[in-house]
Amino acid sequence: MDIQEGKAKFIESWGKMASDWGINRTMAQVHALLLIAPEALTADQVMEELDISRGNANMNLRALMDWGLVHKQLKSGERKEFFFAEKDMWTVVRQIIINRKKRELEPMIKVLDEIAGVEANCPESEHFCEVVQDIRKFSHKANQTLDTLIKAESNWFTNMVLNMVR
Amino acid sequence: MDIQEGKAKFIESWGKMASDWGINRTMAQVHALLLIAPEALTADQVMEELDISRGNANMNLRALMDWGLVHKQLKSGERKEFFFAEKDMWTVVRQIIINRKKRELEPMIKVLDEIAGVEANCPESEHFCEVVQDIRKFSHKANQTLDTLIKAESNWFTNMVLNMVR
DNA sequence: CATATTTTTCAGGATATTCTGAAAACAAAA
DNA sequence: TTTTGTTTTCAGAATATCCTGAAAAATATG
Repeated sequence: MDIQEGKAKFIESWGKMASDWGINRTMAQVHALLLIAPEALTADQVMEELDISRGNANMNLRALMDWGLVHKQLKSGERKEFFFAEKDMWTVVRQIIINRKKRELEPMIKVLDEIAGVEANCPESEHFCEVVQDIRKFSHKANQTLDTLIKAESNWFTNMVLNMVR
Repeated sequence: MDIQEGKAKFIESWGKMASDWGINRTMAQVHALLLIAPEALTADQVMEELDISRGNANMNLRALMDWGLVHKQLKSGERKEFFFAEKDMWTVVRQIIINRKKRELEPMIKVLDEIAGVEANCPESEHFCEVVQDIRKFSHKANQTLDTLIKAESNWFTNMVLNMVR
């Protein structure tokens, strides 16, 4: 396998996986492209490589910066902006956890806390409250674990893995 | 808050969260409905409660059974099939991990393993191989961890959480 | 076997998401 | 200030995803 084929496969696969996880496919492909680029790229280079429009490139580069996965680099003497990806996998995963936790888990927990106020006064509502309480407790625990995980050292995950596997 | 409002909020919220995670919104709503139902429901009841078509209900009930989150119950003397959801949160999460791992993580790992064969003979390909190797190692570790997690007792997660938080 | 009931399928329609490209806004250089 | 180069915006087009409903298949009952 040569480098071109490898790059194409990686970008395609990264995009496929991301879209399975509810993340825009093109956004993930831009991310993949920047991950494997040895140097920071301009928006034009991204457009060129992935064959996408200027608007699309701009939108997804901004989204990636919102997620904290891509950063701008300003080169002196150059008008254009350059973009590069965070390459450390632990940092990448951590950023994703931070974002998804805030955008998805926490709103769900808020709703569960509200719902916990339903009075259990019939078989249906009793069962309802029971299930909601279980999920609520589980979610709170997961949320705390993720907080700890986020604050942990970059080798936390690796250490945990080694401890579990051995 | 009364039981009807609570149910509606829960179903809506569960569906919203799922769609953020790349899971069909209606599938998650059917799942939510069955989670809070004290008894197994028929396809007709699901159609009625969520105001969806027969085809849609059937499709999503089958998908939920594929995921191992919902099961059929056959009542003697009844022609219709009844459906109920697995209620233990640990089992629910485990089933989701099993499925997503197989459908998404493992194919990605397969591609990464293939790509690892690219020869590093120029700055670009060297950097490419380096990044791919990092992701590959990380993914293999994650995969092993998930295997261990899947085999673990139902209180593994809870125990881990407690250990981390305290 | 014939009939009644229930489940499954799937083509076409509805909806949601993503993308394009040109214009506007912005910013540096002349 | 004007010109030139760059980024951002966004309405409409393109695409992907999901849903419907009726017909076909499957299954039970008389």
